[in-house]
Amino acid sequence: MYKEKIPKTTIYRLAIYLRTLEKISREHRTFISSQEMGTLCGIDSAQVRKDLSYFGQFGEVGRGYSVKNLMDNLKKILKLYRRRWKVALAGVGHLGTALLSYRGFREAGFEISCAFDPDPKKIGKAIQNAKIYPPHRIEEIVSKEKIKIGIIAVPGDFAQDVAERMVSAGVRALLNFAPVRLNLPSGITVKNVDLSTELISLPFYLK
Amino acid sequence: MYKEKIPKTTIYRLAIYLRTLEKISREHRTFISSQEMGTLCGIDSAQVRKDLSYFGQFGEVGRGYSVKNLMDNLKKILKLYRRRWKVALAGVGHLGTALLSYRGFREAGFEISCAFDPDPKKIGKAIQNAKIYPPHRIEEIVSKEKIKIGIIAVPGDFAQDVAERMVSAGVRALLNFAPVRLNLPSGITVKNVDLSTELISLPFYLK
DNA sequence: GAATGTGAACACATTCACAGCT
DNA sequence: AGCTGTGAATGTGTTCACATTC
Repeated sequence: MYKEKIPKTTIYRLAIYLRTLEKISREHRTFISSQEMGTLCGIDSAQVRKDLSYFGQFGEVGRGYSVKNLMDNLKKILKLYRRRWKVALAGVGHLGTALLSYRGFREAGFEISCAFDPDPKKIGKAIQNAKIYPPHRIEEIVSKEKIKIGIIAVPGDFAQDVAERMVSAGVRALLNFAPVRLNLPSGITVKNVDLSTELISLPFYLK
Repeated sequence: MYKEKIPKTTIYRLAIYLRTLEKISREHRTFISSQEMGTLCGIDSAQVRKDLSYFGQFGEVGRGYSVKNLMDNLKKILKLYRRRWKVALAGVGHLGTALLSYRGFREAGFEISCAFDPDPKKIGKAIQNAKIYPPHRIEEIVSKEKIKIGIIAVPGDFAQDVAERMVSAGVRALLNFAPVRLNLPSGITVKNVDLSTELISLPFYLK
């Protein structure tokens, strides 16, 4: 797709730049230098320029980057330009509920449009825009709604099963909060967000 | 502290190995090879050996690693051996509540022992073992309880302020869920867990 | 003068491959 | 025979430094 190989870390940083640009834009600024972007994001300015250079030449020499122009370009690169993504959520426990009401997702162009949980008290209800279904309907609903992105927020023991069913229904990318390694066909993108592992590694750095 | 420089990624993986060992141990297995550990964790077996070799020689040639022995050693390295860490939580919204009831933390040896939130309906209550206080008492409680680890689960606008107050009260390491860069003195360890950024980067990999 | 874009140099992390031990 | 521990080789990502453009 692109000439050079793109570091995974670059993609992650593009999302950070986009958020910073949105903030800058609300302050009615029209230009920003790689220098300033770097300071705001806690990233080296050469890294900012290098990241952007993988995808094209968006800057104006001597002036920096047009805020509006760069925002549009980043949205295009990240496949967020004038489109919203529907997302399926598995697990409406504490974490799942937190994710359902998380503003950041909506603002970034994502909408959790359906959720799955075995609890009869939850099934049939709706939180935000998401109607809650029993897990056995994952295949049916996900494929009907043509959902490509899933979030796993179920206990570890159920994660593999739920993930497989989402994938068989057409999901191609997963955000996984369960503390297990998902074993899925290559071609499926999995991002693990492992809350305890992150916390566990903190004491090592103390003192 | 250690002769060689330890990759940050290694520390993160040690926490994964520890979790796998706990599972293995529940199955009453006594030895595990780097090979099998690798398969279970989705990590190359040479990587497993290299990670462990930074800290000593824990294996038995021809046999692999004693599950119990390696668990103890990893706990010592990660500063989790026969001790529990008290943690302060800022923000008892949906996410904060999810974190308070998250089993993984307890099991790993962490205990959220106090929480802070401005909502008068929440102040004075307790969730799990955490009593909820108003934010202006952060300095008082955190220093009295000698807490070294904090979790930030407040909206972005308040994160910097809350983080500074925790740090001034003695906190040395932070797990930050707010989508902002925290500006703190060097020596303070910050791990950012940015939920929307993780989700935002998924569509890039689709198709 | 100010800031981009980018090869080249560097730093960091992973994987190979095998000597050496049990 | 099986598996660790590790130097060497490779791969990946970051930073430098500067020619170039406005």
